[in-house]
Amino acid sequence: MTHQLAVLVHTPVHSAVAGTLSYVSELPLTVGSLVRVPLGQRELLGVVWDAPLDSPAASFDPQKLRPISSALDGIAPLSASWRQLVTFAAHYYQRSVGEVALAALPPQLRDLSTQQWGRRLKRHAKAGAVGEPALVDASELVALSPEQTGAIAQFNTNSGPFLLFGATGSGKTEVYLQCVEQLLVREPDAQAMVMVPEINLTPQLEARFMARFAPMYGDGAVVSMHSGMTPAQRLKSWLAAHSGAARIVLGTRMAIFASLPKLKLIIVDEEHDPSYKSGEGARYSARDLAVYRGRLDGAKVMLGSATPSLESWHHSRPAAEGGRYLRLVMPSRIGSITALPTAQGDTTRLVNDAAAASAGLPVVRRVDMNHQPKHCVFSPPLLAAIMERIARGEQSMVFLNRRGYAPVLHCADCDWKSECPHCSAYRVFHKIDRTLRCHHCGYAERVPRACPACGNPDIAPMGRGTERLEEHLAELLLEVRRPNSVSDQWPEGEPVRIVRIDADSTKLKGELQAQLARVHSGEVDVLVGTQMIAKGHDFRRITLVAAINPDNALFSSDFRAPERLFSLLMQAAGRAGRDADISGQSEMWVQTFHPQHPLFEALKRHDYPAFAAEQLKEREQAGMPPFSFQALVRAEARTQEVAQGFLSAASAAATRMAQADQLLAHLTLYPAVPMSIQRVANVERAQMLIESPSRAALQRFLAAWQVVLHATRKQPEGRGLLRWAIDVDPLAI
DNA sequence: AGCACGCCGACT
DNA sequence: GTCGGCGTGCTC
Repeated sequence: MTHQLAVLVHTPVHSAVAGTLSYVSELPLTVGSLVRVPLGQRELLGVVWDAPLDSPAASFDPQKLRPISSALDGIAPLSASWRQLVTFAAHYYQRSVGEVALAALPPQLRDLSTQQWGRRLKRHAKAGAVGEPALVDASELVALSPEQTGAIAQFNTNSGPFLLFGATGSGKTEVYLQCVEQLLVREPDAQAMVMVPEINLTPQLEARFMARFAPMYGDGAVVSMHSGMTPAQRLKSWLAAHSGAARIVLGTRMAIFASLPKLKLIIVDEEHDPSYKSGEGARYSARDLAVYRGRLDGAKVMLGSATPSLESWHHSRPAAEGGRYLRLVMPSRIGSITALPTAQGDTTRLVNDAAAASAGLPVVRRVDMNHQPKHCVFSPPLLAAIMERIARGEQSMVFLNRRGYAPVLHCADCDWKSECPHCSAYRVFHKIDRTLRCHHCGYAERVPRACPACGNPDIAPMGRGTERLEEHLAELLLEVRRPNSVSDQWPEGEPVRIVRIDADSTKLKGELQAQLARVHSGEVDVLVGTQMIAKGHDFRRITLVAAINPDNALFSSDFRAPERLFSLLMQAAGRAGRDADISGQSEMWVQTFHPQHPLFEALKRHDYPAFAAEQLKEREQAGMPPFSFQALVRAEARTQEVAQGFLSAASAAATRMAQADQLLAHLTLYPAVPMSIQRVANVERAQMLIESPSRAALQRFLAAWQVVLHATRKQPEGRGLLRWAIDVDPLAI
């Protein structure tokens, strides 16, 4: 008796083999089983699916069906809810189900041959069953703040989703730990997932969860999932989660697709972080999928941030106004002199410096650069403040969101600039290795001795990046000496020590940890860096944080730029003085030509709610997210004409679709335009925005239009097109 | 997406 | 004479 199976393999949306493929098998196989199947000359990993998806499968001659090669036994079938998650994500982000499903599985599962898999199974069986959970009472008493206690109590008595709105240092991680702990104690087989935006942040989170839970549940109870792991590690973690042996899964956005049969809690830390949005393949938002998955699996979802995304903030407005998330508020830093009253709506406003200091938050100082010496990088008062910190044996952090020495090299004689020959961007001058490097395509050359255009030897850097900032600061502090008795460890009377941390200084493995260790040990007086240092890492001794030049984002064409800037500055401010005994005196400095800008006004008061309210008002008036829904179609070709022509043709064809009137009634299709960086690595890029006040209308349109886009590619207008892709809910426009 | 087959330029 | 460019077509 042979059984016919619908099998999902890794194939793109419109490649004649989209949807499921049909195979035959001697044995009946449960839906969700993993199999290996022949496809053409290859053998691929596949997942047995419920029913044939809408595909040409129906028309395929049943006599020609090939048998599956093998089934991966010893591995439980993927659950219905996992399959539903994958199906939803594929539809929502306009990709094929096969692509999303197979990309969600660990790569080694795809690569291992049947024999290798068999060997691995045997090895694993021999390793034997995991021991019983030790009955250790590890519930060491952690003193919780009243705010933490309140948040946990609300979490326990409501179903969520929750938005944990907690200031940096208010103890969000402890809340996560408590919620996870209570869940695991209450339900002996429940699993929890905790997501962080970046790989860099997983080690410290892992350490914290290991310390708390390994004594109770064993080392194997906590696993990580991120792209920095080896294929073997990834497979191991995935299997542990899939079998239920792992109780806690920590990971980056990819973890949202992990198979966790007993998932009961999903925590998304720093939920506003753009890293949760995938930039390739299915451009999914792991944060948004977390909310969907929570509903699907009956798991509670908690999003946490000190500066939530405006989307999540809007969703957490009072239920009476239509909010769907429950907002949990923790405005004060742990160990601050007085905790602020919580709850009662948005009572998180700090009216003055005294209030900020009492909540343990740094005082924000704006330096009006209009009243400072022309072209100075460090205003005299900021420099004085840094020197004061050095004299006191405290650390400062200087923050500039631009790496390299100078963003462009310039010839004053002929106006030559260091343009990248392959991109519409300037190559950045890196003094350290004397190169001009394009940050978009990676093209690098030695710095020319003279202007390549006119021979003038006097070419000069324009603007500044972290390298130059570090150099400049070193010159300014040349005469300064470290005070006596800073610490026993580091000699007195020595020159000031500056360390720079950015993507360039931490390229080598382990270098970031090493440099952070130098800061923690007190060896370093001033830390210079990009946004890398603003995120996550705890610096206990820093009492001054300075943003050198944050004004660019105030007037960006990207409507989300202010949101990102505010979040970044709040996070940077959060680096200052996390130790309770010094937090009262710590300061956040902002150098700006627009000190009265509402963004900085709100920052000064640590008043995210006020900032969010104003931004949301603007967005509502302009009909922008979260009051509308967007999708972007991007096209790449050798020439801008082809890229734009393809989009224009597809746009025109949309009006000729069946039910066009109905679909287009609630939509705005904007004209195709070049992307802000028009050319990268000699490829011209264009994009087109589609907007609708209705998410459902946008979805219906995209599903129908996708067919048109594929057809357009076959038309003369699609000639020469290299790639195109739909980005639903894009973050950058 | 892979991977084949297939037809035109610069190298051993 | 071959190696190799990427255009077109097929995969249950």
